[in-house]
Amino acid sequence: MPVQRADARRNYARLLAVAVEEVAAHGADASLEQIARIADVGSATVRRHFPTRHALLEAVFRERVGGLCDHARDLTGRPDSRAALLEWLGAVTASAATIRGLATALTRDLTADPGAVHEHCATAQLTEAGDPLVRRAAADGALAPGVTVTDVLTLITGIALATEHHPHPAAEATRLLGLTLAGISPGP
Amino acid sequence: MPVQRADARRNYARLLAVAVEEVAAHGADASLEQIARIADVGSATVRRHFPTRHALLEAVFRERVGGLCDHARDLTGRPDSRAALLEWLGAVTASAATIRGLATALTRDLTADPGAVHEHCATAQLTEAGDPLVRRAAADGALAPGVTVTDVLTLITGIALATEHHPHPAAEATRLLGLTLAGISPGP
DNA sequence: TACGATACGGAGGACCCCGCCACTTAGCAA
DNA sequence: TTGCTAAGTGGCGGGGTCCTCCGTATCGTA
Repeated sequence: MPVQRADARRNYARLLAVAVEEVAAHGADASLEQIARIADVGSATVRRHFPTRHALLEAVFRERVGGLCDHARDLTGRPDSRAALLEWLGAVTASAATIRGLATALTRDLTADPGAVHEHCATAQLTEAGDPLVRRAAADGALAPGVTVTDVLTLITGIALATEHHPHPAAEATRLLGLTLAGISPGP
Repeated sequence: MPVQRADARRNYARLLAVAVEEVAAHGADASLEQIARIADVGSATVRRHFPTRHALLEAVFRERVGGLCDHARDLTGRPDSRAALLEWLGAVTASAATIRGLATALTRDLTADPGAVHEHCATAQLTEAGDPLVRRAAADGALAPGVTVTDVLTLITGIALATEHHPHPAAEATRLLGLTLAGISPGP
């Protein structure tokens, strides 16, 4: 396809900026109509740039997710593989618990049928970026056997979802992450 | 207030039966309008019996939640407090992961402002019923220090939410519960 | 400048939640 | 049995969202 027209690019940028604010304010089910209104754009234009709500969320969180991925890559060199992993998981948890809608968006694409999941979807990116950290920690015996990146990401999004309406989501989520890491009932 | 009129009771029963099916089919955000239509009742009648969506979910899950509470009470006598707790947590997880909308309903009232939370809301019931099990296990040293009933319930609902769209929710949720209990990275 | 493809916005349909209000009907009392 | 009364009901209208279609304005180029 040929390059996008200038006005289209302009509108996209405006929409994305508005979407970021609206999602921050109202979470994953912010009104698309409202976003169109604020951006002073027809509602059809929103749908044109973001065919699904999920596509919009994906775009909204792209930067943040990218940041988390970079963080993971920065950590792969660390000597202490366990500490590196824990730091990353802490960062992911803090983001998921703080940024409204992010956890919802992540669960939604953990759910989507595997065929439709694109390489560049948020979960796929996080999975790919976090995989080395997890593997290395596992190899060093710092992880329970059988635990995958997907497992830890699922648990983290779960924690974020369950603490979404807590007075202090980030603090609570971090505490629960700690419990999950250490084990609630480590056994005999 | 005087006793409910007979037709009101009839309508309530019909509505509840329909609601159970609709929620099972469409999850926590089944259409109230649709429920009214199927029950052959005006939409205002639905709202009269269930002022909020949450009230309806509460009613829909009452039996199930009651069952889980009974289960907890049955287990309090068990000699092995850890095994008792684990059995109960397994049961709660299975229910939360299997019954559509239940996990959502539970998070919603973990969230609600404490003033509005009634004694008989689902979370409160589960908390109360599970508390003895948790305390006993904690006293026997079978639980990490500082873990409360609320913590385990929050983690379980989180797991249920995050696995809601998985091909085999119950199996996956149970597996993740296992990881959470044992600890993902039990440390040195 | 003129043209064709691209992108736009608004209208309209379908659905939903919600509050209001006039009407029906169950249940009590005479 | 017959009224009476208030609890209970249903439908309508308003406001909101999502989504699709189609005529039109705009951009980029020939």
